[in-house]
Amino acid sequence: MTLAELTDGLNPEQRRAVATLDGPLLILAGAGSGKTRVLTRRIAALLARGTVGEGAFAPWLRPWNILAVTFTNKAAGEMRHRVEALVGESARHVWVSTFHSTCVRILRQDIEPLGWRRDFVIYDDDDQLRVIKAVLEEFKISPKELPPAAVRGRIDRYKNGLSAGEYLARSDPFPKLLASYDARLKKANALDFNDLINKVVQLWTENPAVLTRWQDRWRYVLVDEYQDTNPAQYSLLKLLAGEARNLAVVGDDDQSIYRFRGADLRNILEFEQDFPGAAVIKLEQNYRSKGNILKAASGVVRNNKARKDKTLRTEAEDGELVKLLMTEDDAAEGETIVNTMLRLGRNWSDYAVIYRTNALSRQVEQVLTRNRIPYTLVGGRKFYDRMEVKDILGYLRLLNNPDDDIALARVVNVPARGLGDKAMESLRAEAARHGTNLRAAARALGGTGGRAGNALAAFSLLMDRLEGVVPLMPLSDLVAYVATETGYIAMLEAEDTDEARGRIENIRELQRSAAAVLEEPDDDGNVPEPGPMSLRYFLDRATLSGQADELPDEGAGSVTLLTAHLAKGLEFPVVFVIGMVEKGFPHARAELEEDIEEERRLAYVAFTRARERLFLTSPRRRRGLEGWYEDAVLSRFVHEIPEDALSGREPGRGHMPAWRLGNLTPLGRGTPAAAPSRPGWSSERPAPARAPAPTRSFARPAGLRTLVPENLDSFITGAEVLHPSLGIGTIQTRDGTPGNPRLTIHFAGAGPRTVYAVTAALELVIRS
DNA sequence: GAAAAGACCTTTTTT
DNA sequence: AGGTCTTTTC
Repeated sequence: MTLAELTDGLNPEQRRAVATLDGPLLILAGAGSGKTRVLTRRIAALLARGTVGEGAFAPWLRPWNILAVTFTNKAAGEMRHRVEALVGESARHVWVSTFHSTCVRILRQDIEPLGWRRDFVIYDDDDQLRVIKAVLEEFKISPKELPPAAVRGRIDRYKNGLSAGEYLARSDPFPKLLASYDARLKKANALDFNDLINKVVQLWTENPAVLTRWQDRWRYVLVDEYQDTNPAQYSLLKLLAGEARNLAVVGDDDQSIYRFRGADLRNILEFEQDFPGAAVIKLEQNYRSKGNILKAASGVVRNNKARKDKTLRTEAEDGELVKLLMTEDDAAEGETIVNTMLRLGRNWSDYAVIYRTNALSRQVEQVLTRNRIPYTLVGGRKFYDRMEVKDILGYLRLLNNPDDDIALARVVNVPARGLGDKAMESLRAEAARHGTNLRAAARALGGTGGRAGNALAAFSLLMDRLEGVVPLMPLSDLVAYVATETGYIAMLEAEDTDEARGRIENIRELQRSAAAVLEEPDDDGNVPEPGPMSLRYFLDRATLSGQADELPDEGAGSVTLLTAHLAKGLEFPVVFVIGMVEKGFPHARAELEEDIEEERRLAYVAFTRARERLFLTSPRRRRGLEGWYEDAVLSRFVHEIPEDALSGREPGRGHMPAWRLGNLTPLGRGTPAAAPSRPGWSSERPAPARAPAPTRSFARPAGLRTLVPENLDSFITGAEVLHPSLGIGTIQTRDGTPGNPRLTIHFAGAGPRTVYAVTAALELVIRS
């Protein structure tokens, strides 16, 4: 294929991006500007230039000299696929992969100078937590005063190079915790996610000869989603690019949404300083969305300060206005969405529902289920995170690496083998005494007789037997063999519940994905042989697979539900963004100006997923932290949408209700103040159109007026309340703490009961 | 040692 | 409200 053919049908900027092959290049690609198209054609253009004849390549630009890095396996797979479709066979040798997989590949070959063995294992965040818990125990710090998740956050920040300015108090235990954490990983021959990147940087920095070898292999480097790179990834790219500087990065500063994970916007904003003489190309022509959608999204993101100036333009017509749908409460958002979908009457797969936090998916799911609308929930609990899958993988990990103490601790008593805390304690003591791993300790104690001794002997024998089988079996058979021989399947069968049957099914699914490993070539085109190699390859994949990798197939015929983060890079004809309220989107934890700007970029990403129609929903009130309703305030991002692109917003006001619950306090003593009568408020919410809400077992008396106070102080002695299942009652006593009052209530139907106001979902009855 | 009941914490986003 | 981890009970 010639360059002319490859740039056919592209606009001038795209053409330039495809044809600029040497030296540093920054492509600023706005949402929907044909970024992937440009990237794939650019790879094809490199291949074309390196081809000197049928299957013959110039020695300075062979297919395997090209590296393309993405953030998700899904994106990598798609790009590989598209390049292959474009140029055929020779694309197979181009290395298209994620940052993490690429680093695993490098380290599998070259990690030894750093003191790890080449068969190292990768610890995911769950493993991290287990290690941290052990560390905290070592230093006698209770997880209450120092939550393991907080330690993990700090370790991650440190490893991402973000904690340089962090104040270290003299008494701060963090350095010793980190040291112990790292020592434990090293002992288990393990690396965590951040190590994968950092160790490559360290390796290359300390061993220039190794770096030169990789620079020689990858002479042309392309990076997708460059705005999401963190400092470690930046260092890695800078090293790899070396003096040749054939580094092309594609990104959009307006779509940088991974600051919390260490992404540094400066990487893209300062690319030109970092690589002097870099060519910069802006792709500002949007081919995805109708005009009004673009107007809305641009209007929002324009309010950010930290951004490169740019304006997306489109030749598409304006289309329908972006529509704001106000609903009574968050439960009604789902109903409204479904009604709108039914009214539009399109294919289910045309619709996507996008939300800020995973928790919001639930209510939408409920309504979809009730209406028998097929949907696919992306993310949430990913497949490899499921307990039974992790258990079986735990056995496989232990077979792969006897030093993996975390894996042993996970599986040693699943199914139950009489090896509880006591046994684990002596196991750890034995291991510490001889400086061995738990696996060896189990073998040693297995000869000592006694209850635990016999159980350990049996476990050791089992593991020995499984180990012997590893080289003999194809991977999928091994998975099945492990699941059966360990008694895991029998344990689930004995449970005889739907849940257990589902778990068995998941293990079968794991087996199927293991079978696929044997058919699928890896990045270098090799199909792994049965035995330890394929096992390790399989475990790597299981650990590195992410949530974005399990997107629904196009033809699935179902509505897609996903977070704004997972939606990046995708597009749908009709998009609903739900929960457009302050403290929801933007999220409550976004306080700093930089945080808000990131939220704004996230909103921009969410909006620009839509091709034809964009709906925003916003509840007037929503459930607060403990089941309480609180007033919701329309998201500032909705206010930032230009008025001529939006319909549904009442001019002049937000959507604050005419009277606010907050005005009720302070209440007089004795009986609750009478609330202004106002139909359509909490008491007269229309019942759901179809099935009655299953949670409420008490039939609410018709015409009863209640309100949900935002303040627990409203529940005073003598007040009349409505409980969701116990009905109407009067508060007799109130004690407990001010923040967590305990009430005894005399219910008309159920008699006296004691409840905590925080959790009981009580409403105040209003008698006027 | 395992099942049942209870405290407790959670919710930001993820390779 | 709901799930997870911890404590209690058999």
